[in-house]
Amino acid sequence: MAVSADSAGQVKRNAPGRVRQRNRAKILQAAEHVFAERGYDGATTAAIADRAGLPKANVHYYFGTKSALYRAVIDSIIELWLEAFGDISEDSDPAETLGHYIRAKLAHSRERPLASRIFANEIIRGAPILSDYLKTDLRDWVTDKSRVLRQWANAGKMDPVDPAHLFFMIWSTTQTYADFDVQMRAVLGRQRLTDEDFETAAATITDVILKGCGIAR
Amino acid sequence: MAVSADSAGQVKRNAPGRVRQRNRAKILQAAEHVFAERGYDGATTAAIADRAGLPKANVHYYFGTKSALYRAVIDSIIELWLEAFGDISEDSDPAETLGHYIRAKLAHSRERPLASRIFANEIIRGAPILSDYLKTDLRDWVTDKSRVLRQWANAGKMDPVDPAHLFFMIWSTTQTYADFDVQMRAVLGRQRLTDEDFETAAATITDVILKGCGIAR
DNA sequence: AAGAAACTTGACCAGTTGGTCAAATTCTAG
DNA sequence: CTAGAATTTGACCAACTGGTCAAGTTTCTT
Repeated sequence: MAVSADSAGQVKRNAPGRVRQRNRAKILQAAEHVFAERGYDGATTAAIADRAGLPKANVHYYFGTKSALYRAVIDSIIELWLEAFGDISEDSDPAETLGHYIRAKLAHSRERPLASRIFANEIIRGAPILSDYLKTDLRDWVTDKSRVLRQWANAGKMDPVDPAHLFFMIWSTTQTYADFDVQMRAVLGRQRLTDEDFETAAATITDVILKGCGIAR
Repeated sequence: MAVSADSAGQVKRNAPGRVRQRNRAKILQAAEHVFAERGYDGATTAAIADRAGLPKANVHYYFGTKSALYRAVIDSIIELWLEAFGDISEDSDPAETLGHYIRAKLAHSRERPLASRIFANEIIRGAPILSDYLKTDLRDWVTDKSRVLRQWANAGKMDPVDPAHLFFMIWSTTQTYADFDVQMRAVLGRQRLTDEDFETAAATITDVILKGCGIAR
């Protein structure tokens, strides 16, 4: 995508393609909202267009079909996902590394709950779009990091916990704060989850998992 | 619901109402499948009728509207949920009680994945139907059991872990095996999760959480 | 047995949905 | 400035959806 930008990364007022870029961005953002709130089938292109402040025909002009738009949204989410994965290498300190990873995942749930919900919906639906990604990139990542965890265990830095299932634990405990937000709010009696709630969550998850894996801090 | 049944609980061949009972059951089962696979908006009454082997008009004859049918499905799921909650009282042994609770939840994810997925979908959608249940029954349950966990902590039987967030951990780590089944299968490279997979999952979750809470076994 | 109640079902309908299109307008490059 | 490309948009459409209905069939009650 050829986009003109000045040194500060701002899009130039009169750069060619700026309309395209702005409208695509507006639509993608609107689509993220609507897909997250209503699911793929529940989302209508009309609702997305409304939220983007554009006529429906415009949405189709930029993305063709609803399914293509959904794909574009999913793609941008996966890009985020991969960034957030961060580094876990054998040289680093287990407590610090895993602690950091857990907090990063939780922060992501808080900052991008829509992305998390769309991802969750996609997986529950059987991952029609993401199944390739799961079987390749994600699987490789887990295989890779599992090696590190096993080395830590061999070095006596942690218990020999099954690495894949441990990652499942970390993913689920952190994602649940985005996907099941309503449930947590209902149980905790909150209108919105507060800073303290997230701090308690982070502390609880980190403490339990690190101690549970026999990782000294 | 007045249903005639013999001493073994079997519905009598010629008991009045047996047609109604059988068809309602067929439709509910079909609806559970379709709602779990496609979500509320994605599910069509025609698809549900097809799966139940009945004409669409028949579905409407028994349940009126799609939304009423959805409600009926949700109700039957919540009934299950409440049963599965089991007993957690201060006299019981923490390790045994929590261990049992975790295994029961995981078994439920394995045996009734459709129910779990419908529940997840409902919560992600903002719990339009279940929000009352979350704010009353579920919240009360957590409040009640939190007292027990605090007593265990005071008695030195476990660390003073935040009870609500601990329950969130247990729920998410066990439910993820139903809701995110595709993801686990992709990562583990399985066509289906095996007995061993579930045993490893149960062991990992139980070990990490119990040890992480400082519960001796 | 026979009338009443419950059930079955194909045909039908109005509203919604994703998607198209052509005419009008705005940009952009030379 | 101007021709061609890109964008905008209201009107439109075929397919599908949840839901209805009336006429027939089966089951139940007495």
